[in-house]
Amino acid sequence: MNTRLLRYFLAVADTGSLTGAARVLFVSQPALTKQIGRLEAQLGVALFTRSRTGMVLTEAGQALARRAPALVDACEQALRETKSAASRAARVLRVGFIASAANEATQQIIAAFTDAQPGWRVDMHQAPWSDPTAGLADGEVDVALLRLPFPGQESLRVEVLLTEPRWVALPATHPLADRDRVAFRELWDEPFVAAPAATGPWRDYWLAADEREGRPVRIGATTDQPDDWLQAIANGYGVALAPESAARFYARPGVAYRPVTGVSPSHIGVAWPPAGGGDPAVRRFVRCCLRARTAATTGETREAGTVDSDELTTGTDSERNHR
Amino acid sequence: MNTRLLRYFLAVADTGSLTGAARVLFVSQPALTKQIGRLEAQLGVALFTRSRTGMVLTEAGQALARRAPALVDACEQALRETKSAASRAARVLRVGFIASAANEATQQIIAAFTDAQPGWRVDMHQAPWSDPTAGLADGEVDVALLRLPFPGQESLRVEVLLTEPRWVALPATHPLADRDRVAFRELWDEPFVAAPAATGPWRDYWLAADEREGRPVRIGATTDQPDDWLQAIANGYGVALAPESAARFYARPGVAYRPVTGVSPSHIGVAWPPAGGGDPAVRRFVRCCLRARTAATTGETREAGTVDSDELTTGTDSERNHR
DNA sequence: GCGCAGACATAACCATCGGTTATAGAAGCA
DNA sequence: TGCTTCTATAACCGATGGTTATGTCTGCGC
Repeated sequence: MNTRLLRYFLAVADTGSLTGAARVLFVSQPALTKQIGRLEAQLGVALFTRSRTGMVLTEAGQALARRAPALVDACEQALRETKSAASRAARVLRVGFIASAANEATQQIIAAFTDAQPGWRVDMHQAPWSDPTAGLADGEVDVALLRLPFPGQESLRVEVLLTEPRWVALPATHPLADRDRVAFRELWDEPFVAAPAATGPWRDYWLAADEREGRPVRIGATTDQPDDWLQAIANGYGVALAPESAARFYARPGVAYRPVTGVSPSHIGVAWPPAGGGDPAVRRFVRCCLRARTAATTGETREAGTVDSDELTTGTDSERNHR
Repeated sequence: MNTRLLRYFLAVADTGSLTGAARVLFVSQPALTKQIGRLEAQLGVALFTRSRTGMVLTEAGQALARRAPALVDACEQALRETKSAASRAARVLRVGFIASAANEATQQIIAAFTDAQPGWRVDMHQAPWSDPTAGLADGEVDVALLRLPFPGQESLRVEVLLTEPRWVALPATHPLADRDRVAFRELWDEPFVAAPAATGPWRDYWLAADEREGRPVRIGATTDQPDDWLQAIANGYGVALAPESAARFYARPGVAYRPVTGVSPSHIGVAWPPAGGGDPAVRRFVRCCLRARTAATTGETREAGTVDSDELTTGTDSERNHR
């Protein structure tokens, strides 16, 4: 028995159609036909009754459909645990992150962790936009530095570390690129460079879909990683919201970053699986993150008065913050 | 993920050796080497450390070894339930049996069941010796008529239906074939026709290994089904213990059945999975079995006085019982 | 020290599996 | 009738899972 077959089966059961399930699974319809046929042959049982309108579960199929999700989950959970045990045995903490991780605090967090946990190594795994949990959801990493909110956030432990305003990234030639600040409503009709559709709420968040007062979004391009994203913007395919820190971490000729008013700020958090709380290394890493937060926050609060006007003048943030 | 791989992995983990596990799994050692390698590659994790002396689990391997048995079981359980749901939906009760099932009571049981459960059909599945649970253990049947004791009996519900003495089946040319009765110790040095080694305690029971006072068993042949068994005995490869009813159900030229003293009797029982108690059809079938038991027992008790001497004269039992 | 035995790894080969594209059938619908 | 939309089938291809034969390393007995 094979979990792939079970996932195929569940997809067909859910969509009620081979053709539809094939689309969801990114395989061809004949492949699904064959695999479902094989599964039925293996079991010696008809799982679906075929009709022109689609595939409908038999009673046996319903029995399997009740069991299969738990099975698939249990398998994946076991594989996660195995990988996790391997990295723990090798004294490696796997940290997933998106784009610039926790910005300037990242170095500090990692340094604090390696101090606190001698003999351990940190493996940083950068994730594409298409995985907003940076591999945490599927157990590829033990802990992650993420942009909030992200899909699946409810089933993980999360602590907010940093908050920063969302700016807009524009083609340097864009008329708004000369402005000191941009009101979000001025961007409503602009084409946007978006994350892949599969990321759902995360994509919507970076399109600020909730803050458009119902105006539809124009998608100019879809990209899955920072370099593609910068390229798309520089090419003029569209604009995009980005954390203010992108101006420092992703400065690039042809791309301008400007403050935006009228959109909520972005949060960076540290996230870890509920079960990971038992792992001393994970706990220690989280503690290092929280210590960095207090440090950064007090720092930022102190700077806030002087920065606020500064930042709005644009341009030299990166020098100031890299001092 | 594939349960075959998990089973392979567990076999290697248990035996601590590829070569040994390959023997157990009836595959070649290179096949196992490749599969274990594939599993490790899929996980991106070393599960074993190789050494001259064999394979020893890494910490990751230990983590997987803890999880895997439950996974494999859960998968098999799900498949069992699916098949069971299919047969229930088709109003078919799958009944496994060994050799002559419940002897003359079988017909009566089935008739009573189909009366009590109108619209239902009974599918009888004869099993080879190599599966003393007649497919019950792996969910191929819903209920089974079995010879007791059998391996795995503890995890099933069992009710004894019939008890009959064990006789011996001999080549017709065997010196003891002329005797009215045989003492078991006279058979100690005879070669025996045995069930496959994989059946363990069941095979031992039919060799009466416990009643040899430590004398080793000589195995003349191993067979897996009634016809082979009869053939082996007729060919003179050995003798074998058999239920008295075999004289009626498996009478054959060249094979003689004689009563044996000094071995415990054989029991026939009805067995069903604990979960099957919830299935009305299974419950009904069991009830029919129990009703047949009381009928048969009273009948036998009444006949006992007249039969006892009769049976010891051998030979015509089959006529008498088929009247 | 030498050869042997035992255990894992590798090579070469073959059938089946899991996928593809192209196409056939059947049934609803304008 | 013809179009669309399902599922099923055919023909093909690379990867998988198995085989046998062989290599390589190591420990052991002499």
